[in-house]
Formats: sequence, structure tokens, C-alpha cells
Amino acid sequence: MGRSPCCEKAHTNKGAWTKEEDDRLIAYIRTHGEGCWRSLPKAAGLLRCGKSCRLRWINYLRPDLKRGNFTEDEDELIIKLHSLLGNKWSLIAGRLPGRTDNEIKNYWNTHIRRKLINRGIDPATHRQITDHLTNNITTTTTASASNSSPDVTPTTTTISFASTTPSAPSTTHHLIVKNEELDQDIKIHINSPDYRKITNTSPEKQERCPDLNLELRIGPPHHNHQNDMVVSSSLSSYVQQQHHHHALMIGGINSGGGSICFGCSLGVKSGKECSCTSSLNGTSGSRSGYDFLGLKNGVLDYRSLEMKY
DNA sequence: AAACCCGGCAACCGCACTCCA
DNA sequence: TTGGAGTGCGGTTGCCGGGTT
Repeated sequence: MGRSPCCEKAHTNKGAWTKEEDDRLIAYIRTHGEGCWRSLPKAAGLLRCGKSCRLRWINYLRPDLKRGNFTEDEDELIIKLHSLLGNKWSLIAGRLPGRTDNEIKNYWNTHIRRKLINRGIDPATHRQITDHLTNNITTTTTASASNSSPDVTPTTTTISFASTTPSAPSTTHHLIVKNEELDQDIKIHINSPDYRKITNTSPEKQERCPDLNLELRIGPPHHNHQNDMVVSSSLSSYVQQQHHHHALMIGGINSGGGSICFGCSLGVKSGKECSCTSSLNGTSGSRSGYDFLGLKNGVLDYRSLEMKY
């Protein structure tokens, strides 16, 4: 089915806003408040698309916006939040009062990216660019989120979930990371006493991933939680992409009953596919999900967020 | 002085999601 | 349950101004 246009485009202005348009929009919203963006332009006497009005208000005209340069603290906070949330600009903006998602997105692309690259850090993965294998893994994990990362070699790594005996619900699972450049599979064992140890399928190629830090526990879909996986935080981007398919439990959260998916824990409203049992309040999603990182209330104390470069 | 280049940023576009009848 | 309307989000585009040649 087709999608109706957000407005009658034939009679709308585009491009830069004039002072008069700004004044009209401000005056209207001061009187009537935000909302009903589709009908706002007509009511306010603006020849603009409703979406355009909303964007102009949110990104530029809102009185609580903080104009001016980003502080060093804000820089670091953005970096830390991005390492946790990826390109979830609206979520990041929610932790920076007075800043908009668009502003942060632009600032990231123009300043912080370069800053991280100068530090030798891949801005997409927040990992040092040096480690060969890690690079290959993270290249793929971020490729789906952004295909414009020229500083990373575009090799292909396939990540798949597997079970040694798929039909048995309590079997040992493992995460297979296939590095096509090295032509080898790396198997991350799940639910084994030494699950933190990363081993290659080729015995002589073991100990290839010494710096994987293992702080996220994820569970494959529809498996019981005994089969939790532990993966590197370098995979977090990938895991976020796969949120709808794989309930991802943050270590420590899933103990004592209901476990929640990563998205819900971050306050990201989950989709229909969300299979987590976020029953803390009986539902899942941003309005009731577990408040991982304190993202729902107050300002996140980013100083407590440790980067694992 | 003019042409060109490049970075920054406001605005646009299309898709995804939620709500509701 | 379904589909349309409204809204939000992230990626991309294009304009503008400053710097360089």
C-alpha cells in the first residue's frame, strides 16, 4: 500500500526558514502548545510541512535549547553514550539537556569522529584500530548500522548463532564468528565453565582474541536462559541491531526472575518481536523497561561508565 | 580578486513505530 | 485484527561561509 504524503507538498515552502516564519511558529506554539504537527502549519498560517515545523521547533526554536559549543564534558559524555547506544541520537540527546539529536549527530560526524580517529579509536566500534581480528569482527557488526566507515577495512565476518544439538533445549550453545579473511571460524562457547575463553575451531590458532572483554550476557531467541551467551562488548553494536531477534541480557539484570532485553533495558521501546520477559512492570518497552544506566530518571552519571578500549 | 575546496550545520527524506478507530 | 494517521528517528543532502590556491 502506498504511503500518503505528510502534507500537501505543492503549496509548501522548503529550505531555510525566514524570521517571519520562525516568529509565526513560536507565537503559535506559545499559544497552543506543541502537538498535531500536521494541522499546525495551516492553523499558524505557515506554508510549511508539518514535519518541517516540528523539526524547526525541536532543533532550533525551542526555548530550552542550549546554543553554543559543546564542552569537554559533553564531548566525553557523548562518546561514552555512543559506545553504549550506538547511533541512537535521540537517546543520547535525552541525556544532554538542551541538546538535540540532530545537533549531536552533526557534532559527532564533524568533530568527535575525527577526534576519536586521531586517538586511534574506531568511532564506529570505540575500539583501538590496531587489533586485527577485533577489527574484522567489529567491521561487520557496524556495517549494517553505517556503511560509511572508510577508515575500516571492509572485510567480511559472519556471525551466527548455533547449537551443538539444536533440538535439545538445554544443550551447550556457541556463537560462531567467521572471519573470512583468515578463513577460520571462531567459536565462543556458551554455558560452559570456561565460556569466557575464546577458542578457534583450529586448535593451533587459539588465543586470538585476548582482549575481548566479556561483560554482556545475551541469550539466543526462545532458549531458556541457562544458555546465556557472553560476548565481547565489541559486539554490542551488532547485538543492538539484532535486538528484535535476540533477547540480550545485561549481566546481573537477569538474575532473580524476569530478564530483559538490551533494548528494553536501555529504555528503547521494543518492537513486537521483543521477546524479553520484561515483567518488572508487566510490560516491556521504554515506559516500563528496566532502567539500565538510569536512563529513565535523572542524568546519567557518565563518569561511572568505563570505556574498554 | 576570483575560483575552488571543504567543513559545518540546518533541513529534508523515507522508513519505522505507536496509537486508535 | 487491520489499516490509516500521526509522529519520531536516523541517514542524507545541499547551502553557506571561511580558508586556500
